[in-house]
This record gives sequence, structure tokens and C-alpha cells, in this order.
Amino acid sequence: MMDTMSNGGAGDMGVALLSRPALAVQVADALRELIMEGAIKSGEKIREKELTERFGVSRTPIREAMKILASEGLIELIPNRGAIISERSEEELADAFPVLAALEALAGEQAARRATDAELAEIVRLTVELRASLERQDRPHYFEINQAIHKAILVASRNETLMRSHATIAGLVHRARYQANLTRSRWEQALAEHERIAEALSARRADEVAALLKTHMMGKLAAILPGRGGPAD
Amino acid sequence: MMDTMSNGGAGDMGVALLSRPALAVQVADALRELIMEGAIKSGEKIREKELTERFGVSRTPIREAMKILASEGLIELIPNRGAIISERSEEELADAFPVLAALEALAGEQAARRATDAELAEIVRLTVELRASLERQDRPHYFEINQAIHKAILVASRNETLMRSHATIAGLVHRARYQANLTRSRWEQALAEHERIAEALSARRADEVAALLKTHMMGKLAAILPGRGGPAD
DNA sequence: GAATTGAATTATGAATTCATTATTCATGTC
DNA sequence: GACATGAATAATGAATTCATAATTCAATTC
Repeated sequence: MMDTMSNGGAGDMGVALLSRPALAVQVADALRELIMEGAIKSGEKIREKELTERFGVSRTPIREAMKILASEGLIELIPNRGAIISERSEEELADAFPVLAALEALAGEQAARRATDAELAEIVRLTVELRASLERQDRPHYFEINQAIHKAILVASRNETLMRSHATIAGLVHRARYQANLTRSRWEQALAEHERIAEALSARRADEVAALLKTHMMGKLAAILPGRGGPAD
Repeated sequence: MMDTMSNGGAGDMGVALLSRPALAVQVADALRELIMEGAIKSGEKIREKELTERFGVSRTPIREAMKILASEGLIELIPNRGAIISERSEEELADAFPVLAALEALAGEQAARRATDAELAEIVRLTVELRASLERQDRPHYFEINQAIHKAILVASRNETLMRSHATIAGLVHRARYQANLTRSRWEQALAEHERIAEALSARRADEVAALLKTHMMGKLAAILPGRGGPAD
């Protein structure tokens, strides 16, 4: 027992001696990871006992972790009947994406005003790398760099509250959905949008960055749910 | 014991026979209420034992509730040292408001497209009432109607995810701050903005509603934190 | 043979207990 | 008299135990 997450001695990991996060938080992070990576399928029932065995801790921190994830909307808690991974209906996806788009637009707007020159240069560099990965047809790498760019914009916005909100919504729209439905033409279009975003960011044209990011995100939705993501929705 | 929140017999309240929310959720709601109403001051330390006595339940549901509130950012959990009500620094307020503005702008945009005619009529009616309360110099009533309008727009957006995100951020920027710093001229200006919003909504001019709401919210920030809320950030 | 009822099992909800970490206060030393 | 060290106290973190609700399965009846 106590295999996966030792909370015992002080010199366990060599790092994090000062104020280790509570077990419940560690469990929540681990579970979130599992859910977002799709290791636990949507609609699946979560039994506390299984998690107890998987993580090697008692039910108490597990239950606390479930409360956290439930408040984020990642799982659904049914009284006396345990938790299930929330199914994301098409409707919920169609709801979540505009919110994500609005948050990213704001991130871009604030990043255009607040980012350091070095941060902007890094985003430009990543965008160049993005084109390279498209030309190599390297989807996993494209995907990775794409994530990094969006993350960099968030960070450059210097808005902690914004980052938290974004992380929550992004968690709902988990990434499995992203990679699918990426046709070559959509791929090219997305890259062109990214290049315009990088350019507008470099010129610190805040409003334009915001508009471009919003369009970009809604384009993603349209690629995922054809017929629902149009700008007129 | 078991005074405030009885979870015992089935016929206790007559209502809610089917799947009563777990105690932890009830505690979380009650605590959230207390914090948002300012009954517990910012920066104050929360002792689990006090809450145990106040609510008449054991520490377990209390601790689960605290995890929920912490994940919402309402309180801060320090390992082995309990929780404190998060102080909102001016910086955090200045961060949170643009997020709130972006979310309300999206709500307005979607409401303009999705609201029923009846919902739009109700928002117009509330706006008329808003003017009446200004003319009566009835601040509490103005404040109440104001809240109702923003809520109505959120509901009319028909976006559950958006409503949840908004509620979380709105919780951070709790209402005590609102009522202060409302000069007569700012009051008049805010009302004028509300009337333009109602008009644009009625005409279903989505983009205009979004822009107006964003400006309106940033104006609120400027009234609260002079010198930080300008459109140029 | 199908359906319904009730007992047994299993899982969750909450309380209690145990362990560990902070904090506080007193004592001793410089 | 001030600071440091250590013991006592109190609070949190997690495990265990107890209670209650739901599910399952078998037996009985129609």
C-alpha cells in the first residue's frame, strides 16, 4: 500500500519539501489527467473502491478529489449513486466553444498589450515551427505546438483569473476531439489564421488579435461539428 | 445536534424527497452565500471546528465543501494551516473584471440571437424599472434590478457553460464592492448604457449588444478602481 | 415462464479516530 | 531583558468505522 502516492517521510522525492499539496489535490490532478487524456471513457461509472486501489490511498481524499472535479463539471455526482464522467453532448460542446473563444480573444487582447517583446518573439517562433510541422505532415507535433502557442498567449495575458477560467473550460472540451476532423484544407486555413494572429500580436494590435482568435476558435468548432459552428449561430 | 441541516428521516421537509443533495454541497452553498454576502470578512481564517458547530455536521462534509470553494477560488487552502477567505487584491479585481466583461459580452451576443420575444420584452421592462429606481434614488432597488437584468441576459443566452463560468467569476468579485463609489454621474451613465443595451437587444443586433456590455462592465471597473479600468487598460 | 417482492450484497454518505504538522507558551540562556 | 529552544496544545490530513441507500439476485406467485 501507499505505492503510488507516498505521503509519509519527508525525504521522499527530494523536492517539494515545503508544503506538499494535500493528497486530495494530487488525486484530483491525476484523475483530471486521466479523464482529459481519455484513459477513462465518457459515460463510464467511477467506483471509489477502484480509485482507492489504483492510487493506494483511502476513500477520504478520493471523495474530496471527486468533489473538486464535480465542481469543475468534469464529472457528475449523483447522490448515493456515485460519479460518472460527464458526457459532452454536441450541444454542450457547441456551448463551450464560444466561451473558450471569448476567453482566448480576451487573452489575445491583453497579451497584445502586456506581453514582453521576448514573449512575442517566442510566439512568432512557435508559429514558424507550426508551419514546419504542417509541411512535414507531422500532426502530433503540429498539435503540440498549437497547444503551446495558445498557452503562451494565455501566459502573456498576465491574467491569473483568465487562465483559471480557460483551463476549466478547456478541460470540458477535452483534446481527443481536436485531432479528429482535421482535413487538409482546414489545416491550411488554421495555420494561416495562426500566422495572422502572430503578426497582429507582434504589432500589438489588440482588437485585431481578439477578433482573429475568436474566429480561429469558432473555426475549430465548425471543423468538429459541421453545421453548428457558423458565425451566425 | 443536527439542528441546521437535518439529513435524517425522509419526511423532514415534505419536499425534495428524491435525491437530496449531499450535505457537503449544502454546506458549500451556505458557505458561499456567507462569503458573498460579506458575513465572513476577507482575509479571515476559517476554522473547521467553528463551521462544525455552526452547521451542526461533522468535519467530513465541511472539508469536502472547502475543497469545492477552494477550486472556485473563493477560499485559499494552505496545507496543514487551514483556509482563509481569499483577499481580492486590486490587481485580482482588475484581472477578473475583463473576464466578466468578456463573458457578459458573449452572453449578450448569444441572447440577441436566441432569446424569445418574451424574454426580450422582460429585459426592456426591467430596464424601464431601472430608470424608475434611479429617479426615486432607490439604490437598493436599482441594485436589485440591475442584477436581475444581467441575470436575465445570461439566462437568455441559453448557454449553461457560460452561466457556470460567469457565476464563478462573479463570485470572486463579490457584490459588496458594487454599491460603493457610485457617483450620480456614473449612475446616470450606467443607466444610459443599460437603455442602449436593451434597445440593441430588442433589435437583436448581436455584435452591438456584445460591445455595449463589454464597455458597460469595464465602466463598472473604472468606477470601482479609478485609474485602472480604462479601455486602454 | 415472466414478473414482482424481499433479502443479501455492495456502494456511498457521514462520523469518528488516529497521526502529523503548526502554533503557542514557558523556561532557560546569553 | 530579549531571543532561542522545547514541551504542550490545537488544528488539519487521512484512515477507519458506522449508517443508509441502491442494486442485484433469488424465490415465490400469477
